Amino acid sequence: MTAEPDSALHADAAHPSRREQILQAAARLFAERGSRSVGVDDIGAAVGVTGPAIYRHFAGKDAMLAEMLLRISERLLAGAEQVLADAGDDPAAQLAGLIAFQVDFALDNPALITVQDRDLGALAEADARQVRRLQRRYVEHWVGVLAALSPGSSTADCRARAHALFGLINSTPHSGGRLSRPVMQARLTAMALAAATA
Amino acid sequence: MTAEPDSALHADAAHPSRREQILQAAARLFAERGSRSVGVDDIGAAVGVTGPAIYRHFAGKDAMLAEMLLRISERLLAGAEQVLADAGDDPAAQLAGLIAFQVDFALDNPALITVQDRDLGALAEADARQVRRLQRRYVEHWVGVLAALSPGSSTADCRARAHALFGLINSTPHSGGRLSRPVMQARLTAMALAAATA
DNA sequence: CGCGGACGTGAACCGTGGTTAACCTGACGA
DNA sequence: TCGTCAGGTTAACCACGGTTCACGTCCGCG
Repeated sequence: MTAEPDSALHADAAHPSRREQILQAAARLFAERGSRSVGVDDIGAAVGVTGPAIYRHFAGKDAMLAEMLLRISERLLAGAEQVLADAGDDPAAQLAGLIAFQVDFALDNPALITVQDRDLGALAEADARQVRRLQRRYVEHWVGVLAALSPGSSTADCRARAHALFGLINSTPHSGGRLSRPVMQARLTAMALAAATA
Repeated sequence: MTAEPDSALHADAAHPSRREQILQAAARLFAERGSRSVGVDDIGAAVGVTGPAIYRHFAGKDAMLAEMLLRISERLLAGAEQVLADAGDDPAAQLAGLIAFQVDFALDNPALITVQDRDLGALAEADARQVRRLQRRYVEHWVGVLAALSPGSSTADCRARAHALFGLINSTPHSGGRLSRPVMQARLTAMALAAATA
């Protein structure tokens, strides 16, 4: 409580605004129990306020979930496009970049990974459609790279392979985390690379 | 209504009792929307009865979920032990057997796979503990085989690798299923083998 | 026959939880 | 100093959904 939240515009990592605190706490709780099992009172308590205080910052519980999932999808898509731009025209380098990016994201944000693929169905249809559109674009970037690396494969085949790689990399939240981060990072990267070129 | 997928719950596939019909319909609905989002009325409607009729067959909604998850865990564990017994003492053959078994199960029962790792948290603590015990024994069989194949690896490392392989193989429900079953089977098997020996 | 048990139904009960309402406070800026 | 506004609080409202109840029906079996 010592530091002033002063301007609430920036997402300062050291002193996040109350709104950001709520989103982060909600993400953690949603990941642990599922969005339907978490009450607004729980979310409020996690940041030291009562339940209804949430409504000063969000239109409702579903709006929180929608913003959460939209942000995740946007960050992933933007990250992938940045990676592809940086990697030049070499498909092998692009694949390595995408894998490294996804591994980093999954290790840094296990809760978001969990929520993203568990609670998409809890969104209103309009929001769900928009999230799926972003996810689809993200997947298609992977599909393009995989197709460039294996000209004989169909698009559907590449898509299945991409989903399998996501499953592999996103297994992090289930792995208990008894391994140090660099070791885990190396393991997942190696396995994903081996699986991708199988 | 013949030859339904996710038949692992059936005691009698030809003429499933009403009780089995309910379990199967519930599994499908739980996988689609999450157990908290599907009502007893929905489950009843899926088998042509009203909601309260469920209570002639189950103590309640949570009892249905508990039985569902217990059966899945038991079936997986029994299958793994059968595979290991059949494969003899060759770790490579054992790994191939485990992978083939998990791939088959995931392709045959996508709904059960989804429910198992999404709705475990919705169980009462006593039931959850029992399911986790079974799951742990299943995982440990994989860990043992992986450890035998790579003597330099720690147990924690082998466990992380096992979870990554599960994530890869269990990606099936997310892959839309636009690929024929034998093609998908071959793809997942090849990727899992490559990732396991990375 | 007629009785009992298996199986269903519609109506009612009621706890849970999202949302709203009414009110309070402390920090400014004019 | 006062008005305003951001941000909280408690109490109340209300819909939803799991569960129970009282009752009906269809059989198989003595």
